Amino acid sequence: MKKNSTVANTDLMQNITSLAKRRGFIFAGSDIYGGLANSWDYGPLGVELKNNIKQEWWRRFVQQRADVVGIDAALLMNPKVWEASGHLASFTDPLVECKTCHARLREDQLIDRTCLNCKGKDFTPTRQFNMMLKTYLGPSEESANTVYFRPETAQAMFVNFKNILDTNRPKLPFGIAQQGKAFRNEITPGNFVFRMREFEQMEIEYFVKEREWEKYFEHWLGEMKQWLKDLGVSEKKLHYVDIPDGERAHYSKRTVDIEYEYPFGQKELYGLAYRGDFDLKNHMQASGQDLRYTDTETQEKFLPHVIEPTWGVDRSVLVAMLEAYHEEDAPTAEEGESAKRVVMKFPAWLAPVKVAILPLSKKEELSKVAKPIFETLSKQFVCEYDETQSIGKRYRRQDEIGTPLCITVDFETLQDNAVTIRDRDTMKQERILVKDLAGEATKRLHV
RNA sequence: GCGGGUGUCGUAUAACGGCCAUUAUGCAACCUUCCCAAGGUUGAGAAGAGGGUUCGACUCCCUUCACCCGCUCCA
Repeated sequence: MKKNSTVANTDLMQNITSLAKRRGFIFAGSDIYGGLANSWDYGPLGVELKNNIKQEWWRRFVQQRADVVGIDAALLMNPKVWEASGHLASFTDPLVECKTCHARLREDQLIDRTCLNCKGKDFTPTRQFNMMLKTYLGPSEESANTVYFRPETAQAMFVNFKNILDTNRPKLPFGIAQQGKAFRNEITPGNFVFRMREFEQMEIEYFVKEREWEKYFEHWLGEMKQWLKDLGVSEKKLHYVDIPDGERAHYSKRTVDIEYEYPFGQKELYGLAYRGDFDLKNHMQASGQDLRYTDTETQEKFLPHVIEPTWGVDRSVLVAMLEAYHEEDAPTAEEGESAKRVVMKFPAWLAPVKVAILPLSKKEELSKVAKPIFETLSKQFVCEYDETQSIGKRYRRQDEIGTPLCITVDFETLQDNAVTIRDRDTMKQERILVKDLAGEATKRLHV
């Protein structure tokens, strides 16, 4: 089900891309050399935002859970992994293009060599599209081994399953989690950071007894919903799409796509799949290793089944930015005038900068007080110190990058040891004592 | 990869085969005890890249790169 993009939606996407560049969230990759297709670099604010997402995820799903452990595996894996997982076969599609309507079609799905789209019969020669990024391990190409960059992080969890069993003594149900880069030669990349050839994932392989899979499927669906809520994503733009029989991978009894209404259409954001014992079975067979789990009570040996929740990091950043973006009418210093205020209303935990310290002027008397405030608070929060231009301009600057709190040091501070603390969303100001600042900020930022 | 469109200071834009390439905003510095993009002065900053046509190219042509819109992609 595709939604039509409205003009406003197109504008929103442009605004986000432009703001990302202007304020240092995301830049075009290799910019000064004219770029490199579909590569994007995270700037100073973008990396904070992205790290906040990754850190919160890690805290929540690994550190705060007794039943999940983390790993960080190599990007390059033995090619046998990809043979066993099916990626080498299924990521290589024989494609042809219809010369009449330019539709791209899987050659093996053509009936009587007729275009499914326009009934044309004239096709370009068959081309093999391997989605996996190939490289060579060894000093010279000729003699070296061909290896592939991982197209997903998931296989590393299966490949390390035995190691985890042997070293961590886990009991079912338990999960292995990983965050990291993955690489795919996408046919149709694009839409900013939505689909890139190099991207970052957060995945959990959660191992359960077969008969319990539905229970834990629901559990992870609930966890993912809660996560999205905490990311600030509005429920009404989310769609939980149950993939029907026939469209699911053959080994999966249930798959839910979590889709989001992007400005360019409703498309996938996260995924949740029940993978059965497909992966472990394949790796057991291919490697010849015994990957079975031994039940602690019955001593029965069996392959656990897998629930796989998976999150896209870059898509999380994109969605967080889309949801946070607000334009408001705001009063200006001019009587009766109003101007557009751009505010990124990130949830406080997500904001790249938490507190801005703004001395009212550059006068040394003020910086003597303001600098120590910055030094104290920045031990706890990401802070910014800004003393250029008028105070109103600086508020707007902080609004545009989503800083929840601004602290203004003025000349009264020298007398009363108090400062103004200003809230991003309400623009309300309150005067509080300098010594209470750390506590007040902690309270307001819910950290 | 294919088809269509686009490419000018950080961002958004204007005009032009020939003056030092507009304008706004942002940015920097200074002045102003300045609390919601205030005012003043000053300053830095651009034709994606390469080639061709021409006395002269940002402008016309070619190549290339990138982005946007479409084509079974699921993070």
